[in-house]
Amino acid sequence: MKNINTIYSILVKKYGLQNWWPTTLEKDLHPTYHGRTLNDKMRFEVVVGSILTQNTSWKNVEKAIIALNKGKLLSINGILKTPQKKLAAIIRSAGYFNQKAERLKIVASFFAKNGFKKLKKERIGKLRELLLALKGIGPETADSILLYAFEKPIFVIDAYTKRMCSYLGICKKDVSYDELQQMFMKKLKHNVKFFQEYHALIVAHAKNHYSKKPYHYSILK
DNA sequence: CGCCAGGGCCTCA
DNA sequence: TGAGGCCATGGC
Repeated sequence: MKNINTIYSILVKKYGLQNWWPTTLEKDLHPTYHGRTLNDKMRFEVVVGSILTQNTSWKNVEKAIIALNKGKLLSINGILKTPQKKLAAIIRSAGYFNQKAERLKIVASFFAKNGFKKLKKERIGKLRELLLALKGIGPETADSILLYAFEKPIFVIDAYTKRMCSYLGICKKDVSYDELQQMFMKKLKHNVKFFQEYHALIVAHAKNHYSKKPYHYSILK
């Protein structure tokens, strides 16, 4: 059985760097961004994406983000000033639009009150607590925001990660989020870019090899 | 037609 | 604390 460092090497060799967030934003919205420094507008766009992509394909999310941008609403104030009903209509393609419109409102007011600059100085544990306290932000969304928007070294677990690990016999099928996260973080070097890429690679691999049962992660066995 | 997507909340044991 | 229902569009 391969360990999780080896699995990373195999995946990156096969799929290459993913440069996930803000991928779409880089291409369509931020032509000058080259993966170096995020400004607060980009950070907020990552937050929006993390909400919209909950249990939803990224394709559908992209449409919603582009629609928001087209309406000049892809910002904290843009979200705040837009009636929730109207917001829901704009993000329709992302599904669960009523829930997600409410969630966008909630995170927007949170970041309006607590600026990114101030929040970025918080320790990671404290910041994670603050995010988890928001309605609509669970562990995966919180960790995605921490890793991709705040660039904090935390490993994101998702359904794919869990399925892959249990399939490979690395963890139990009913392993908890925190348990699996601890396992990754205990065995991996704590590095933001590395964590960002690893999570994205798991998703990339799952998309190609893991849409339907029976699962075959053959290259990883 | 059914199944799934870069989840999380609520309810009920 | 965990299982199950619910939210909803779009791709295949």
